[in-house]
Amino acid sequence: MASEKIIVLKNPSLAEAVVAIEKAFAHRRTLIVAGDCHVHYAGRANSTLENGERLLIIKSDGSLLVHRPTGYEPVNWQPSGSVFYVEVKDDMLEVHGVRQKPHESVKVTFSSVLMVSALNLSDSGEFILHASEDDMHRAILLKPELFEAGFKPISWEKHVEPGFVDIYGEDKDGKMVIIEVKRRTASKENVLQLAKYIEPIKAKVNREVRAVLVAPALAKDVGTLLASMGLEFKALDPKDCAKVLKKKENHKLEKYFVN
Amino acid sequence: MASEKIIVLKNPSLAEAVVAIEKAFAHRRTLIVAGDCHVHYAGRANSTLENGERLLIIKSDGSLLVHRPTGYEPVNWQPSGSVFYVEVKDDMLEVHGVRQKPHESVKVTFSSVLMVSALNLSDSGEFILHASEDDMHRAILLKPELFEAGFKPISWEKHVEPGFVDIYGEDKDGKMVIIEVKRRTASKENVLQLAKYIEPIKAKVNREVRAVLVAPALAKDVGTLLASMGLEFKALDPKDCAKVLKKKENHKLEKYFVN
DNA sequence: ATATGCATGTCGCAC
DNA sequence: GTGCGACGTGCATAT
Repeated sequence: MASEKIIVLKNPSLAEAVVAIEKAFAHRRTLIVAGDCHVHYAGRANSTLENGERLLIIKSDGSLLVHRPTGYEPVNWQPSGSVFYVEVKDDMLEVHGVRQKPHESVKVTFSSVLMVSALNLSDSGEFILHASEDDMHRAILLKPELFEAGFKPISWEKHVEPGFVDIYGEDKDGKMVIIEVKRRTASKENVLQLAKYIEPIKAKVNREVRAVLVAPALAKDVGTLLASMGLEFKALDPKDCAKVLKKKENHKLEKYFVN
Repeated sequence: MASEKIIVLKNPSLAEAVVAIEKAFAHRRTLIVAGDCHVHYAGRANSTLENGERLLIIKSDGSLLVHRPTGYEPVNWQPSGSVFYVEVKDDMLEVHGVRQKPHESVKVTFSSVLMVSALNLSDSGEFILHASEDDMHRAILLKPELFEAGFKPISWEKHVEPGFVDIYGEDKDGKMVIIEVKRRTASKENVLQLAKYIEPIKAKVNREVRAVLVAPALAKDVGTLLASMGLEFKALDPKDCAKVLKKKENHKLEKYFVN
């Protein structure tokens, strides 16, 4: 029945499978197909995957995943918003998924099907993630001593050519401070990025500017590069920032600063 | 039986589910559990996901995925190499996944299980992807006129502080050319990346250097930035590069160039 | 709609 | 092991 919460077919014929898949599409079920298949993808790039046993998952929002029996990442996929159809052709079960913008298509061709499952999943649970780079920004703005005693934030996410400065403010001596925040070990790339940003600022503002990279750590050989460019580093762990935010329940920044 | 290719339980009790899951772990099956659950993650960041119906997938290489009924991406996950165990606690079925380096853990707590499936998947099919940035490199090296008439590639992936140059060579006038290749519309970042690479080269080599960004297109306002830094742009589509490579079956670069 | 930058990014490859 | 850059990156946000 279409209203069932779960439909599972074990070792169905291709004809049986195609009916179950069409029903899953019609009733917007979460579809799982396991079986021997090959896959073709054409779009921004092209790919082929020779025969083997995989999972095909198609969700009701139009996302598609092909998972091999190993690996975190899908070998082929289609983001949500794709449209699908299924057909039997030359004794094979073909599942087609197409999306526009960019135009891309995935075709999964099953020679045999181990299992078809159509699930009616209901999920409205809230997802909350802590310790992002944004959390680090907020923590520094709310508790500037996390960065440095006497630091006074002035603004954040400020647009300056050629990009954005994460946070800027003044230190205890009134010196201008530009802060670039990274939630992971900072790399050479990050140092160069910061260097690029401060050059135009130094040129524009006619006073001393401190540029500080804030991150949990510095990549191995980056310290000397950083120093040679006149930049500073301040160690700060995203987890410690998350703790600060937990204490202060409401952390709407608009209340504290004018951007 | 443990040797079965597929085991599927529909609406199992938690006790039945836990037995099936343990068997799946023991026999290195691809495991799918559908049911009402909440999820906690702690590691580089932290997250909580309140109750709802999802798919839990655990592969035999130790990767874990929690998929909501919408979205291409898993809401929680663990890359391959994690280790798992399952237990019933307080009338809930808990699946724990832990990895080291970095230390991270995911706990999926089911209050009810809709389906448990353990699949013995066999997959050795080859996966081939065309039209990568690497394909573009190879195409230019094999058919330099794709870049420019008279271009003579000399080397590629050459290490120069502070990074790598994709391709370098000489143009028809013997002028040195540095090429940075991108498979997508080139952004401001890409321009800055190229700029930072050529600066030290210009300083070192005591002759004129052309720096060219090769990509299918340039982002809107990047053209002026590019020009102001004395860089060039050459439009090239990764798909056209892929075509060149298909014509020449064997494209081992070692035969043509010394790196 | 396009551009820009973050991500629990993951992954592969070179050192 | 660490660093570094690509990825069919996806994704949200700001313009």
